[in-house]
This record gives sequence, C-alpha cells and structure tokens, in this order.
Amino acid sequence: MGNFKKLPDTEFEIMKVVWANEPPITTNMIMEALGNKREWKAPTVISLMLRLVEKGFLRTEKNGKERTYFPLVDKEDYLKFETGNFMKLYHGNSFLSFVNTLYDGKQLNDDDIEELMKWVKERRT
Amino acid sequence: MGNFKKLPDTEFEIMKVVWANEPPITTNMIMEALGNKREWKAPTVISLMLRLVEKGFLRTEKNGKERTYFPLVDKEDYLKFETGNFMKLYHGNSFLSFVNTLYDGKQLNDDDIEELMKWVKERRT
DNA sequence: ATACATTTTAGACAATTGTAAAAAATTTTC
DNA sequence: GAAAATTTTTTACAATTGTCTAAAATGTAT
Repeated sequence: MGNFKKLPDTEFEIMKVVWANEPPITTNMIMEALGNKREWKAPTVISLMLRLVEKGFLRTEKNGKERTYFPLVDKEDYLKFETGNFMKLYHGNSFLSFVNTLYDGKQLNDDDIEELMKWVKERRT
Repeated sequence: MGNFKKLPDTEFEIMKVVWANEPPITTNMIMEALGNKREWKAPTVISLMLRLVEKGFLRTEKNGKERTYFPLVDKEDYLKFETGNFMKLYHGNSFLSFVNTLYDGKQLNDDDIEELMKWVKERRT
C-alpha cells in the first residue's frame, strides 16, 4: 500500500500497460501496446522499466535472453495516491471546487450526473 | 483561455500566491506568504517568477529597485486545464472512476455527498 | 560452430526543475 | 556622498526525465 512518489509521465504510461495485462510482462508487450502512441525504441522502454524496478513498482526476472516484469504496486492504490494528491494540490480537498471546475470546463455532462445519482443511491443501502 | 503547459510544482505554488493577492505582486509578498512552507532565498523566488514570465503566466515591471508582477492567466482557466488533464490521464475521463477512487481512499464523506446533492438540485433549476 | 537475429546493458546527452552563491544595481541613512 | 541595506541579475549546479547509440549477451538456424 501507500506512500509512493509520483511517477513521471512516461513511467506511468508503462505502468498502465503493465496493469492492463496478465504478468509476466515483456518489453515487447509494452512496445506493441503503445505502438502507435509512442514510437519508442527498445532501449527506451527497457530503461523506463529499469527505473520502475528501482522505484519499487516492478520486479523483474531474467529468463534466457528475455527479461520479464511483474507489478508490485496495485493500480487502485496508486490511483488513490494520485487522486488524493491532485485534490489537495489543485482543489484544497474541496470536492465541490472540483465538480464546479469540471462542470465549467464542460467535462461533466448530464449523463455523468445521472450515473452519479445512481451511485449515491446504491451506496445508501 | 486555454492551451497551457503544466507548471512544475514550485511555479504553481508561486501562482497560487499570486492569485490569492491583489496585484501588483512583489517578491516579498511571495516570500512572506510561503514563509513557513518554503524556506526560499530571495533569488530562488525571483528565478521562479522569471520562469513564469517566460512561460507567459506573469508579466513584470520594474519600479526603482523593486520589480512587480501581474498575473496573465486566470486561476479558473488553469484549474480547468489541470483538472481536465488529470481526469484524462488517471481516470480515462470517467467521473465514476474518479468518485469511486476518492471514496475508497476515504477522501469523500457523507457531507461531501450531501453538498453535491444540493449542487445538483440547484443546477437543475 | 558460425553467422544471424533479438534483446539487454552500459553509457550518454540535452532539457527541465529545484535551489542558491556571488556580483551588480539601486535606495536609504548618516 | 560614502557606507550600509535591499533587491535583482547572472551564473551555476545537481537531480530527474525523456530518449537513444553503441556494445555485449544470448538464442536460433544452418
């Protein structure tokens, strides 16, 4: 669980692929998954994975010439961390400030609110 | 209006103080406002302000030995930008993903939800 | 075994960020 | 108006991030 440090964008992007796939993860999985988004050369990917290992987000094993990776951090836990961070930093932990900003920025539509109402009702059982 | 680039933490911290005060802003205002949080030397603050000028977030004037600064970007606009960014990057723009994460992380309590309901009702006039 | 293909390692480099010492400019005070 | 005080300018430097080239390691096909 918690007590992370924020990941740089590229490392987080790698983690998203890691979380979306069944371990063991290979460099190739990453490169294929990001194929069109990122035109990374193999050493780029490998060096990012290495940094993630150093930071404790992945562990790695060597099998023959290949290297495989396994996540050590849960997506949910990391998202909680980032989300809490964000709320504190940009909205002083005010949920309403967040909602208003989203709404003003037209990122929150009636469907979202509908869904939300459902969520609230369910939660109130 | 929009089209910003994300500010580094320290620069954003400066901007928060800028936004919270009536311009013209001086280096001293910043240093006092952050006094306990940040033990910055004067040149540190000045160099951060300079970077903000270069990035188009502030403009500056020289009056005698002092220099004063004025915001060129609205807090609301910048928050919209950061918030949109965040939602895309960490929640794939799903409001429910966000709410669930907050809730699981115990950053969202019943009062928040109460407030939110009020907000929704008002908005529906 | 040899040459080829694939993957990793090592090392590097420029841009950005966080921070400030030393030097210069300007104002205040005696 | 010279010395002291304040503020800015210049310059710098280490850590981090984004990216890769060249070299080494290992596996595969002949």
